[in-house]
Amino acid sequence: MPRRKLTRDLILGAALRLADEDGIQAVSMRRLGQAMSVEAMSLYKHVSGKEDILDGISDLVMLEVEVPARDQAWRTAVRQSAISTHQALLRHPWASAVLESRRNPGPARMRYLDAVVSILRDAGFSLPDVARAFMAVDSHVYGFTLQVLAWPFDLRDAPEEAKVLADDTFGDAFPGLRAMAELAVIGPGVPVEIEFGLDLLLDGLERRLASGAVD
Amino acid sequence: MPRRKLTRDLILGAALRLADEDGIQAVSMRRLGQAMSVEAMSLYKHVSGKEDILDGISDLVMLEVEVPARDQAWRTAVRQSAISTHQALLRHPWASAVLESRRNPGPARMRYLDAVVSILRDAGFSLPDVARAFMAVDSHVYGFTLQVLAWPFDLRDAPEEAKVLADDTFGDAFPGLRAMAELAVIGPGVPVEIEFGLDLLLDGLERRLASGAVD
DNA sequence: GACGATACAACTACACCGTAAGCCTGTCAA
DNA sequence: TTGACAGGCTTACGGTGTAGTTGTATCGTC
Repeated sequence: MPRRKLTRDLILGAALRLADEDGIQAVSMRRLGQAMSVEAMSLYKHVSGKEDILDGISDLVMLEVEVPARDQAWRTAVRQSAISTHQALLRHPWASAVLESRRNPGPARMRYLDAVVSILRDAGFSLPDVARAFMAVDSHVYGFTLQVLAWPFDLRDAPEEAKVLADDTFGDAFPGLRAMAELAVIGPGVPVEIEFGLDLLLDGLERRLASGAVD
Repeated sequence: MPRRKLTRDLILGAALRLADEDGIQAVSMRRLGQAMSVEAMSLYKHVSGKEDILDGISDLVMLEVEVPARDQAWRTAVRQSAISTHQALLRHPWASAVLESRRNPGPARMRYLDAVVSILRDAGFSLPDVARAFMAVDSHVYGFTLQVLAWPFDLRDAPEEAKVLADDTFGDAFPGLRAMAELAVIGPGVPVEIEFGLDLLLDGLERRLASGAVD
């Protein structure tokens, strides 16, 4: 029987799979150990604790977002990487919440942050504006993704069922909301894509850059 | 000794206080019971479980945001209530994370949602655009607040200490990031306010409304 | 005032959680 | 062959949410 069954990478890989398949609440030391045919406490030889694991798998997700090349136009670069982040977060529905609760960005996230910041600097944004722009775009990506994931209507359900759900939820007390819910559910799908708000932000940033605003 | 020590409202109030004072992780049935001089299981007569409590205190927070009057200009109304939401979330640092993970909005949130939706409808936005606008603004508020709360640098620390922290965190590997961190920490405070991204979004929405874009 | 109904708090118990401390054993260098 | 040690195992502790059951204070009725 081979001795080295465990590695930090193996553990993180298994944890990521577990989170994707059974949800983040399934990632417990015991269950993770079980998935690797090992006792829970054995994991502690390779990992400092559960926090470490959460940090690790979060960064694995961030590893999936494309880091923009430095010579790209800033608008394309920011737009592209924002969308890429959004998609990575959608692939791992647990990740947005975990990432936002983590205080220390891992190496993959740092690499990404640094790339975007550099591109914005090169484009001529002031340092404060880089901070603002980044914060605004990132807020939109995380907030939007979280909201999409928390959306109470499962779009894969039958439209009929969904209409009833909207009715039940909003009743007659909130007519505006009900109309919106029905639109979102019954129509050709949610007409809300992340690009909408993202482009509003990028438009604004572009105008700000052109107008040469200073702080 | 009076018998009715417990009420749903009393429980939610105590839970809210507990969350504010000792953090959301302190809100456990046992500890909450202890705070009310009652056994944990007694709470279940008035509350269906912990989920119910989290839903309840989240909605208490939403109760704090000002609901815009229907006759206000849409831009003022949206801007005002977004900022008000942001401030309410800052007063209860645990709330953003909890709210975003909750699937069923409570009555207070519904009331707020409905008010904003109605105002946007009245202003002439199409139904899909209302959905998009709302999603964009809300995403920004939640995402921004979450990021501010997760900001690793405690701004109340001494600037000197903070500079060292920034150095340690980013080293020489991420020069752009370090510059940003130092700016954020050492300068006259973070130059990033929620109004920046918010106004970019509102500008964009205003132009979209003026141009009479249709779907 | 007495009594039965009812509401509600307490208790016990179960299955989980993260992890500290110590043990045991397979592996490998000397 | 021996000894060190890396690394997986065991046990234990204090926590979690909550199902099920038991005890009791209060109230409506007579």
